[in-house]
Amino acid sequence: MFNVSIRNGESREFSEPLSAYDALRALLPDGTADILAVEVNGVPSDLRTELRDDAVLQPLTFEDDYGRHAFFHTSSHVMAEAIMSLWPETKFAIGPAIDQGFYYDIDLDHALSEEDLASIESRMRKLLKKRARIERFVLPREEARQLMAERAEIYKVELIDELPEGETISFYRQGEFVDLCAGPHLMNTGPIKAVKLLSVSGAYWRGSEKNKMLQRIYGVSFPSKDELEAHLAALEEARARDHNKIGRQLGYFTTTDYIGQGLPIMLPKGAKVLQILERFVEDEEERRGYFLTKTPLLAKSDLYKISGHWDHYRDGMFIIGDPEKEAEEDVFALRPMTCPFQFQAYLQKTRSYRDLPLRYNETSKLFRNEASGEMHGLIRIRQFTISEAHLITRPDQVEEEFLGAVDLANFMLDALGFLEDVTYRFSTWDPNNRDKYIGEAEEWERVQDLMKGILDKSGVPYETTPGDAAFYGPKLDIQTRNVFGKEDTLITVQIDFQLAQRFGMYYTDRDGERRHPYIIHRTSIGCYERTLALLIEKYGGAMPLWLAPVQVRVMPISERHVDQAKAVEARLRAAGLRAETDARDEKIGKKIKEGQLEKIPYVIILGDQEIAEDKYAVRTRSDGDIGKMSPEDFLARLLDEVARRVNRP
RNA sequence: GCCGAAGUGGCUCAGUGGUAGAGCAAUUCACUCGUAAUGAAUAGGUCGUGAGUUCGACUCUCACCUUCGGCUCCA
Repeated sequence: MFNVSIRNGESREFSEPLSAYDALRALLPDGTADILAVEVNGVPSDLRTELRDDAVLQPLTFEDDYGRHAFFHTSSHVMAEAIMSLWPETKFAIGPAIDQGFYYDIDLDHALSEEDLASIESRMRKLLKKRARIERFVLPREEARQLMAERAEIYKVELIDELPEGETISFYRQGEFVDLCAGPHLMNTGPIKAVKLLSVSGAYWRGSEKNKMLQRIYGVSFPSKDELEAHLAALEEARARDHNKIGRQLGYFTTTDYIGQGLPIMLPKGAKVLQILERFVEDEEERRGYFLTKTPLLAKSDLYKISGHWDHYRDGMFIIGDPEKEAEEDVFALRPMTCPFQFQAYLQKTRSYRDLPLRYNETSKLFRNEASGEMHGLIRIRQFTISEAHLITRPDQVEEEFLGAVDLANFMLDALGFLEDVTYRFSTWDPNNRDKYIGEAEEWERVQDLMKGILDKSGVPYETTPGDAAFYGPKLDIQTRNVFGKEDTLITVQIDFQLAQRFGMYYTDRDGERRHPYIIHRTSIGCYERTLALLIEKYGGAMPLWLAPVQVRVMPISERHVDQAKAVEARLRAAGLRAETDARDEKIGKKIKEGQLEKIPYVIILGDQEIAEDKYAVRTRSDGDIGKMSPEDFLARLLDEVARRVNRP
């Protein structure tokens, strides 16, 4: 006999092993319709998990990550079944659940079109009406291999062959469709009431560009049509904030074919926001004990040979000159990173332990020759500006300096209103891919342990992703998502134990010994262009007042008020506000409409009444007409809002 | 770089083999205006670029450039 209970609920004794699903059915009189998966003693599990001993169960629904995961995963199998019935020759690769839905990678010669997605979708709806049962079964390796080989599922056979010894090889079947799969899955397809296929694109088999390109179909599904529609509306709403669209519309930046891909032109509005951010960052860094450097944008290949960029980063660099003729003439490269340049500043004289930590910051232009398909608006570009710094420290200072860099990063995120939107990622090396990195394995492990210790102490909630380290050391990456849900690194803090050795950087310690310092590479606000893109997306182009390129627009009612309007503009400018006058010979309604569409934070209407009373009639972009106020009150209000860096749109 | 989609006046878009259109914007004129578009007129395009097919190409084919989504990569 063993006892099974629901957390905070019923319990019951059982004498025979049974599935978690059957136990839930016995324990829950109201039914199990919403239950998609289950936690067994705290471990998220498939509903088919067999119970033999005492267990506490917690049902999981669409509200729970793991429950939703099972729901999406089953949805991807239904999609695969629909594809198989339409194109029986399809070979299936992998079809996982993701945070926002699911996808399946398939190998099919016919290139799928939008219409094909619609027909797959309608076939899925037919299949879903059957509410098919989903069965799980386990096979020994040879039989599993044989089953998939019979069906010519070459990718599944490859997956089976690579499963480690002793791994359970499970399959799930619904109707005619059988898939190699670790689960979890729903008990049947009944709960899936609404489905939408979103896009089709290419994806390499096993994520390697050396392999065949498959077709990846993304979809999303819900327990009700209403939820699907709400989700699609939210997606559309997010896309309406796409910086690449409204950033151009609002005149932040543009591009031209003559200059080239990934090389945006920052127009006055975009350039102004970047300048505000750069000054803000440089001032804050100075306050925190940094020394500003200005180093060259290019260097001879010699420098990059020492740093390791020549061997580990050359594909990403713009090279000037012919490497074939290097014996006769110098070869230069535009810098992809600032580190080796600032190291030359350190090397300019002998350093004492008393000089450390030494903090060099620089608003750095960098150049990276991204592959042509990589560029995206201001988020991935070939020339960008980064809030870079290198903290050169003694071993006993690494922790404090690292925490200081994280604190500065969080200060910046807070100032921009991003603190709630980011996730923290501990990017470590991949010991199975040694060629990507410089240095010895023991050093990597030692520094990663050191960094993990600091991270744990910092209280930063992080996830570890192996394989994402820089070639010279592990990183803490602070990640954001754009309006398409794509993740990018905003800020990074890295510990480097390699380059000081390569560049012969030393300090003379208290005991007279020469020792290599540690180097922390870090950004404080990340890449300015990317940060601008994320600001535009977060605020829908309505920049908070302290960042707005135009803070106030003065609108004279008619031509005879223009001189007064210009006087008001001059007064605002003298107080340090970015103001302009709309002196066009247009009706006030039109000026207001255009000011609103341009998302100008404050607008002053100036006519006979205002001039007579010495008051401003004020509109805000969020609340419209807020009535008249004295010039003094208006200035005080705006200067306070700027000083406090209020982040409302 | 790879897979798929797209490129028509400054912007948003219509135009499926007979040689290009609308709205907004621009310019000029009139109106001197009170909280989201005053009216009229004018001007502006070798239809991304280059080849090819055709009597004839914005329209069909190919290559390249650029843009969008995804993959790989990455701040």
